[in-house]
Amino acid sequence: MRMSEGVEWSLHCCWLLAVVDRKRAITASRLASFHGVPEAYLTKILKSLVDSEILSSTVGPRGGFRLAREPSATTVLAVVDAIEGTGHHFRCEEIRQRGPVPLSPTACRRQCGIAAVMNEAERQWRRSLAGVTIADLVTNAATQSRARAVRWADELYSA
Amino acid sequence: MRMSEGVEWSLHCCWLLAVVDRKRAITASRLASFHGVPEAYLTKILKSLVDSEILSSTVGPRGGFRLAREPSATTVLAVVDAIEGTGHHFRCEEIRQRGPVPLSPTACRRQCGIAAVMNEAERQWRRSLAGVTIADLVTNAATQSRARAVRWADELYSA
DNA sequence: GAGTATTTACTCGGATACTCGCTGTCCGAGTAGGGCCGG
DNA sequence: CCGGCCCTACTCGGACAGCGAGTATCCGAGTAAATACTC
Repeated sequence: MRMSEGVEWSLHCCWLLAVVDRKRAITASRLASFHGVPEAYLTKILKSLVDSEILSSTVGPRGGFRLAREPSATTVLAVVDAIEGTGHHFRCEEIRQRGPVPLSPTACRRQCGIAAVMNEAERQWRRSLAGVTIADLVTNAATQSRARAVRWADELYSA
Repeated sequence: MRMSEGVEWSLHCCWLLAVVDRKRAITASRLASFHGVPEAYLTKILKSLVDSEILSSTVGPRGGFRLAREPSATTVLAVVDAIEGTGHHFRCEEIRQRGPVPLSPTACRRQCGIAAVMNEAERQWRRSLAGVTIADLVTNAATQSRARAVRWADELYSA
C-alpha cells in the first residue's frame, strides 16, 4: 500500500506554483528540471491535475501550467485524490457471502463490520489531509525553501 | 494506493478464530473453504500473521492455526501492519535536494513540510485502527454472522 | 506607422513499451497422532 | 490389558510462474506569439 510517486511531485509542483507569481505559467519542462524528475512522466501527472481542475494549462509559446484557483482553495486531499483516485483503500469483497455457508443477502444489508472499521480509519486520514491547503504549505515552508524557489523563478523571468 | 486483499482475509480469519473455540486449531484448508478464497495463497498470508506473532501454527495431524493471544490483545492495526508492512504510505524522496538549485543539506535537517502533512494524516489513520481489537470486531458483529460461524465450527468438530 | 496574413517555434496530449510488486500455485520438510507389536 | 516403537497421513513453509498497475518515453496535433509585408 505505497502511495504513488506522482503525489509527491504534484504537491511540490503546486507548492512551487503558489510561491512564484501566479500570473506567469511555468512549463512542464521547467517544473521537471527544478525538481529533477523525468519530464515526460511529470507531464502525465500534471494532466491529471488539470483534469481535476487544480491546475490550468496554456498551450503555445509562453504557455505552461498555473494554479487554477487561489492556493487557499485547494486542499492536499484534492491533490491526492486527483492522482490516486477517490476509490476506497480497503475494498470489501464481501467474502462473507462466499464459501459453503454464505451469509444470507438480507443479513448483508448492514455493512460488514470489518469494512466499517477500515473505512472509518480512512475517513480520519482524509479529514486530516482536507485540513491543509496549498497556502498552508507555503506558510509553513522554511524561509530558505521559499527563497530558493523565488530566486530560481527570477532567473527564469530575466532570461 | 489500494490495500492488499490479504488484509481482508486476515481480519476475517482472525475474527473467525476468535468466535470459535480458541483451544482448537483450524487448518488453512478449512479457513480457505469457509471464506471461499484460494487455499495456497491464504497459507502465505497466514504465515505473515504467524511471523508477526498474531497467530500461532501447529503442524501435523490435528494441526492448524489459532490466535496467539486473547482477541482483545490484538489490534486491527497490528494485522494490517503484518500484511502491508510498517513502511510509510508516503515515501519522501527528498526531491528538494535535486535539480539545478538543490536545497542545502543543513536546511534539510528539518523534515519536508509536505512529508510532515502526509505523515500526520497517516498517524491519524493508524490511531483509528489501533483503537479497535479483534474482540471488538466480534462484539460488533451481527448475531447472524456469529451464529453461522459457530454452526460451521460445530459441524467441523462433530465430523 | 498601423493592420494583417504568415510563419514558426513552442506547448500539451494521447498512444506505446517496460518494470516491479501483488497474486496465485506447486511440491517438499517436518511433525504428531494412531496403529501395531510385544510383554 | 498396558507400554513403547514405528508408520503414516497430514500439516505448514519456502521456492517458482502470471498478471496488472504504476513508471517511463516518444512523437504528433494545436496554438499563440513574433515577424514580415502591405497599405
